[in-house]
Amino acid sequence: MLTFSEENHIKSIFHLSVISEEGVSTNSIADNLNTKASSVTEMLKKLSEKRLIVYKKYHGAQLTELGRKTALNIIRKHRLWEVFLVEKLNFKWDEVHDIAEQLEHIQSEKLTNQLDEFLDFPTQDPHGDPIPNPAGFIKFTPKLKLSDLNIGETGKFIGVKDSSSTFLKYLDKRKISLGCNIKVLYREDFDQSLHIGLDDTNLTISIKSASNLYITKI
Amino acid sequence: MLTFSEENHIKSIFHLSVISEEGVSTNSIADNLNTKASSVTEMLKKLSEKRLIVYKKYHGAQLTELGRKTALNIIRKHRLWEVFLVEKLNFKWDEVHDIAEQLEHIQSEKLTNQLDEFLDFPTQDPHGDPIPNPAGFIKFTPKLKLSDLNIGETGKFIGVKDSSSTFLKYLDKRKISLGCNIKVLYREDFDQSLHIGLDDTNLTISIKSASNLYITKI
DNA sequence: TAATATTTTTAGGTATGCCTAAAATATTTT
DNA sequence: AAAATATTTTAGGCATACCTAAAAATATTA
Repeated sequence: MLTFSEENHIKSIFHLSVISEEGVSTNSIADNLNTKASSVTEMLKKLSEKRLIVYKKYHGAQLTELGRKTALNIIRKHRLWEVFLVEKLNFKWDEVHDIAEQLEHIQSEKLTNQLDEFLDFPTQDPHGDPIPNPAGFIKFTPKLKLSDLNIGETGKFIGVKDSSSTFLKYLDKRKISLGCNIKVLYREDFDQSLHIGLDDTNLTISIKSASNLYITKI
Repeated sequence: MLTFSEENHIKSIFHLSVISEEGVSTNSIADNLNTKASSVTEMLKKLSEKRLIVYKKYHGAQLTELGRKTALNIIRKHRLWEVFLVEKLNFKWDEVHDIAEQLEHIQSEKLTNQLDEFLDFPTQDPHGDPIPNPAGFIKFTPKLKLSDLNIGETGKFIGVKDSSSTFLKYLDKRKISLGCNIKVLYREDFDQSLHIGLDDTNLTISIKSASNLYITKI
């Protein structure tokens, strides 16, 4: 049985491991969890004793197989709850994160698996991230950007890479909202800008914007 | 924002208040929460500072209006989640309590209300206890026992008063299981024993057993 | 490689929420 | 009403999980 804080550290190390294959640094974990390096050091010692990480002083942390399984179980719960919130309780994609952060710590294997079944075994969360299976297997599929689509293909808008408010306002003004379907109509040779079709309107967006939009193919 | 422990104390005081109108004693709270009197005393001081209870040394605690609202909100969440677990995730009545104890602490008013709507605004939890509304109003309906039914009436079995394993085995042997419908066919004048009809069989049970079974009228 | 800068750890402190044992207060019994 | 008993509070400790500031180790740069 792990505490909330232990679970959060494990999860953080997992996410940061994806970026670098090296040990995850104390400072990066501290930044990620909005805490201080000294607090992280203490926690790393504890997680190491519990065989969840391999920790060498001054050289960061790496998850053990047990740690990795633990992380994936938490992520599985997080993402299943996100699907539940969006699909069953009509939440918007951008409202679910804080609630899922709480729900991911609920302890009951049966609950997780029944929820999975109730949701019809989803493979992705509302942001397009893959959901690990009960055994901790996860299928990493590179996130598809709108700019990756070929002419004529259609994608469902599931997330943004850069979530600065200027960009979100840009989307808002153009009525590009989460979940909407976007068809790539034409690519301008000159500057790679895309002509796209939304529900009822057509518009043009720059390559910079297009590579900021995560989508799933339809 | 209250901690888990604060919320549990508030809930405990609420439940114990139903029994006595007096201040709730330190020891009874300690027993209820499987903790020690000295720990409760500390907590009572804190809850008092937060204006959730009125606390006079050596004379127990009483909820303020704010405390009562807080308690009812927690109970509302607990019971809604129980309905969810039983009706949507196919849990049995006796499996849901521990999970609901965790879920009742999730903080999101919107989540609670959306869940309420998703469940079609249930008025009772799977044990027949009333669910408070968002404003903290609760309709106390005395729990109906099988022995309260008149001849010809049918009730749905929703809980037991005495949950000793001898009684549960007694029910098991007679195939009286939670959720089943029981029709009162005849009451023996001599010893008040009841002839009842289950799904496909009829049988006789004593008045003692009948007053141990909670039901809702159908 | 020596000096400087950065990162990480250690040392020591705080708040929460639990504990045991002793002291204080309340209640019951004689 | 005094003595005995039960309850509650206080006092002092412990573990967790945070913190700041100083020391130690590592990395960078001149």
